[in-house]
Amino acid sequence: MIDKLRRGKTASPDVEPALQAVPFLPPIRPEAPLLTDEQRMRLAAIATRVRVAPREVIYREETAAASVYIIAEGVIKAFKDMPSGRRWVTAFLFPADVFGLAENGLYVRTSQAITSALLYRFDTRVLIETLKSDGDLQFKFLCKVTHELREAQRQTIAIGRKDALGKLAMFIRQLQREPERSVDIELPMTRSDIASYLGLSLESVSRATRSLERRGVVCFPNRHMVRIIDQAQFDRIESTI
Amino acid sequence: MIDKLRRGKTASPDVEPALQAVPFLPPIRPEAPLLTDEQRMRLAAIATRVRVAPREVIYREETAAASVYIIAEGVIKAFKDMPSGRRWVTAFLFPADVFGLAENGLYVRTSQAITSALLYRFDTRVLIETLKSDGDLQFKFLCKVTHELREAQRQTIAIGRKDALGKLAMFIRQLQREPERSVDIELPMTRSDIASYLGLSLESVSRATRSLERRGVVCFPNRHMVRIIDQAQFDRIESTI
DNA sequence: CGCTAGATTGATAAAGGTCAATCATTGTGG
DNA sequence: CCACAATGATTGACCTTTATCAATCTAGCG
Repeated sequence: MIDKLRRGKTASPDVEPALQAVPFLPPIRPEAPLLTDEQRMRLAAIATRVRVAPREVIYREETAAASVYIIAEGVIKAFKDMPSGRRWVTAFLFPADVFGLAENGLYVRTSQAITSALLYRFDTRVLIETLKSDGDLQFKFLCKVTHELREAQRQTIAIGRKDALGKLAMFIRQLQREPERSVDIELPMTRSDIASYLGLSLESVSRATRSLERRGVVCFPNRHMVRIIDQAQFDRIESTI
Repeated sequence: MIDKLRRGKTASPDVEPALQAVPFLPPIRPEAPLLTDEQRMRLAAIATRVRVAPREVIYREETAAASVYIIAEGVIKAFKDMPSGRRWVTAFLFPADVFGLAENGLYVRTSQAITSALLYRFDTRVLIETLKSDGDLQFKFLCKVTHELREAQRQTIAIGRKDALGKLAMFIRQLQREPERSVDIELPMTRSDIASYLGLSLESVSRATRSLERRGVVCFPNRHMVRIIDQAQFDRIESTI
């Protein structure tokens, strides 16, 4: 059984839905997965496994929300198109993340697959009833959504910074956390996606990546992979705010 | 019984805890409060009412998290002090908002009263057990936290803008939503708080407020009150992004 | 092999940050 | 009751940074 799914990596095909979150209170065993095997099976019983292709739109904003999703494999982006034509990427979603939580029966953002992805799809009403009838399971969801709330607020801090270099470093750092601070980090999204996520122009993201590269802080084996060369300098740029 | 507490206004002294959120699915009666009277009483039974003075710190970041709070009256700010000495205000909290949800047993931010406030304080462990044993009540909390997650993502959009005028307009608009789009909006926080919330310098906030005033979009009867004069122009500034 | 979406680079201009001085408001103590 | 202190807000001058516009380059892919 795989406890922690690797971000963006392929999971074993028989894995049940997982949720990743830091709980309210310290767990007895820190490495324990959020969901128990029994809870995963209960969720699996009411879920449909859906495979989506890269670029495939899972749902569009302002449409009727019938389903909630948990990611098993792959990376999804959630975005909102503004009246001006500008696109706002509000989140990148990874394995063990939940998405599709509606507001008044309507989806708030459009969600689209970046890589090929495997999703667990839940009928919203069925999921709600299941959660209401199982306080422990629902509590896991509560932890998960709270976790995402904190992540959203951390993102806000990254976006509120004005220096492009620091924004980018903070973004890379957010992707670096799983698994435990490896030096190689996948960037499945395009530079343009990163720009609309960080509130920068595409050109600024490009200049910031080159700048980090020229300073010897990181290198890019290819466009969708970044390797941290000088962690100390990286940390200094990221935390100087 | 007061269903929707007015933001920042004084509530009747006998009101039970309330939660304000837009649910996942459209409610049968749209005006219904999130919590039933019975649920409020159940929460009241395990809560302590606490009165805090303006500027009083309710808890500090990185300290052990013993309690969760729901606001009955008043306005609270949550912030994080950065190593550089810069202060980051991550949220302003109003009546019917929850705060103090810990991460691994530690508070993530410092929370401080802006106005005098009345809080319902819950022992975290007791609240968790209560929620686990009452699926419907817990679901209300899940809706609430999800609601706050969406709000945080909306805030992110406001902060990602680069024009100070638009940021400020979006901020005022967020405060305007309750009660239903009145022209008079209270700004209990200082300009400096607004600046650290929006990722602007204090001077930029000041220039933006004066600019809105000079254009005849709004006026400030006093420093903690803004009145919208030209809603159409206001909306145009706020939504031009 | 050329096409195309994505990425890089350069020049220019607009916008907000920073520093510094001043003004306003509130609250306190004589 | 008034004066003064302290905090908060405003305004101006200058400077740094990023957006924008435009041209060019690169990597996949049919």
